Amino acid sequence: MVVKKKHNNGFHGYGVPDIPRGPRSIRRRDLLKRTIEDSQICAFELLATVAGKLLLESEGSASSNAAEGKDPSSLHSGGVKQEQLVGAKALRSECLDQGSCVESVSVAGRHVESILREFPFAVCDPVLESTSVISSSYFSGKVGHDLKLAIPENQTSLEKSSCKIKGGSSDIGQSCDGYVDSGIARQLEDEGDRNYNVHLTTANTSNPKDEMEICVNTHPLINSDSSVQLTSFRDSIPNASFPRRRNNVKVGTRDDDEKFVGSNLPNSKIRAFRPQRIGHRRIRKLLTSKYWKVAPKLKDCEYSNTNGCIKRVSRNRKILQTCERIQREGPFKKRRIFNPSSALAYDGEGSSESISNSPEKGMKGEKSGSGVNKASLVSSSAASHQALLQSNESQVKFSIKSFKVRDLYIEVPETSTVGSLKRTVMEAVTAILRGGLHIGVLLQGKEVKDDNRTLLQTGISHNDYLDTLGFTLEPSSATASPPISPKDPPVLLPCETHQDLTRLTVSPILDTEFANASCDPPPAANVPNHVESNHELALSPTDEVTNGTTPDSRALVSIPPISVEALAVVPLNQKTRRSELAQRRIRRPFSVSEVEALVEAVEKLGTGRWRDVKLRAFEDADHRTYVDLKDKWKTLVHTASIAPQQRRGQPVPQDLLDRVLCAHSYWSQHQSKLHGKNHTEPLKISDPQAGQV
DNA sequence: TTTAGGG
DNA sequence: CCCTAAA
Repeated sequence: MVVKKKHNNGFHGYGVPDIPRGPRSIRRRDLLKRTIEDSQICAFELLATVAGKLLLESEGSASSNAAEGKDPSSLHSGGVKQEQLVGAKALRSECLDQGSCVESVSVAGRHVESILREFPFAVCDPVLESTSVISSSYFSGKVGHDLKLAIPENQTSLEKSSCKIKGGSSDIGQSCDGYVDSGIARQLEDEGDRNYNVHLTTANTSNPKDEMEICVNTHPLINSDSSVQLTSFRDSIPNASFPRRRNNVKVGTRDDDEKFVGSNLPNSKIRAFRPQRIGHRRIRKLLTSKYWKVAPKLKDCEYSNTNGCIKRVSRNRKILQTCERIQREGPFKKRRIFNPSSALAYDGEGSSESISNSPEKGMKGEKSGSGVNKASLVSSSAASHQALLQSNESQVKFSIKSFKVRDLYIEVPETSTVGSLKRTVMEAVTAILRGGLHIGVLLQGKEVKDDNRTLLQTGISHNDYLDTLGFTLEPSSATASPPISPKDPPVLLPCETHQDLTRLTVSPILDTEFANASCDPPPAANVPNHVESNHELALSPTDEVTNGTTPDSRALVSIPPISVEALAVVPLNQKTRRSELAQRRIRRPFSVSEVEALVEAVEKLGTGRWRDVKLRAFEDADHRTYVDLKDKWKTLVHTASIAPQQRRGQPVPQDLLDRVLCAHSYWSQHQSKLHGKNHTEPLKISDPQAGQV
């Protein structure tokens, strides 16, 4: 009974307050941020101006894009900006053609935006080129970003956590804010920025497995910079209204196979701005569907559904058919993390090696300002941090190294421009990432459905379970993404039918959670200590190395591939997926209190009524099944039978073991006898402790 | 679904 | 913890 009470208190996390971090700190930050922003804004504007000029100058530079794309490394060098600008310009021109550009942007602002927005393409270029054939080629896209976050174990809802994640790195965030403030990119804000960088490679290898992976760093966030933490704090703020803005940290992250070398964004500022707004609702919607189809949002376009493919026709010119599908592969991968510390950190810079490689001097150089910011931020963060510590003893940190979007099927007319292709890809990827991903939290292969549970309650904070912590990313379901601007053309849908397939792994709960579009942040994973995951998710050694974090990060998530299969009317391998999904449950050692409750229940109920035992003593502990209790009892009996020296694991009080033996022997003798009466006949053995109940 | 056991 | 045969 005692136990039961405990459970009531401890297992229902409903009452748990959200992150204690107070609004005050937030405000401070904002102030701080503002200051910083102000200083940075100038830089942005400058950049914008330059970009604008470049754009004007280069008009038929479509080709230039390509050139630029080829040598990603160039980006790093001082010349980066220009190249990017050029690329941006080219892109932009395309956009204009198609009418997809955002109109509401001021001139300067617009340039910037386009640059930022398109930036990712630059990265892609190399690939595209290699893939010269645009039409119907498969690309595997990889999106990488790192994000780390830590949340208090007692943090109440998982959902919230995810929201928090959204927050971008402090640097970025600031810059973003600044941007916003300037009023340049409102849309961005609206749309929500994404931090993702997209890398595309022509990947023949279709490893279904990799489709979408998230890697989580196991290492303690400690590594992360203070600046990061700061960010986290913000993010952690309960009201996650701002979450939408994200930062990108690094662009080309670790790609194992990719030819692609990670290219870094030239400077953090840019990144910050980078409007990742891709995710238009429409797109989102599309994405939502099983097949993640994405149609670039163009104003002038008309959409029609064609079996899973959406056609977009631009009046002005081109017809693009885009079918993008992402296949998700079944299972997810997980990772665990370790440090208990504080808030979530978005690791913008450090993590990617690419950055380190080409530390864009520009970035860093420009960063002078940012550096300052950081410092200030840091200090503030530290303060907050302490506060946090007080309120929460232990926090769980999650770090998602990166995730990959595995296959993307893009089909466009031969006459479409490279730029449009890029855009399409970018949008698709972006949409996937941000357009509505549902995040599921898996523990030992099981979904944690109760959002109100704390990490502690769920076991996520336990080191033992961390290894089995996983996140699942699914495209949000159509239902999930409700808000659609009137403008948005209706999109898609044939796919919805298939949703079931898509989400094998996903639990409904997740969907709902994310349905609130408010949170689109990437999933985070966390874990405290160790690393033993079996999932071979993608490791991004590079990033880690750069970060200085441990190299063993593993991918957290993988999304089941939907694409081709999904399209196929026939569900191919549910089994396969399922099997993939199935994971061993996390190991959750019984605590002494649990053991006590178990013993007590068994003393009263006997050993043949595990269901009753469960109901009696562990009704509130979802993770304890009657089978588990039975098994535990089995082990307890065994443990009690062996010499103390041979016992392993957390020691169980001898008195409990004694009770175990007594109850065991008692029920062994009586089980056959009193059946009907058993339930009413508690252990009568002369066990002083038994009487305590 | 729940038990009971082996793996 | 998992998996399963049996009930």
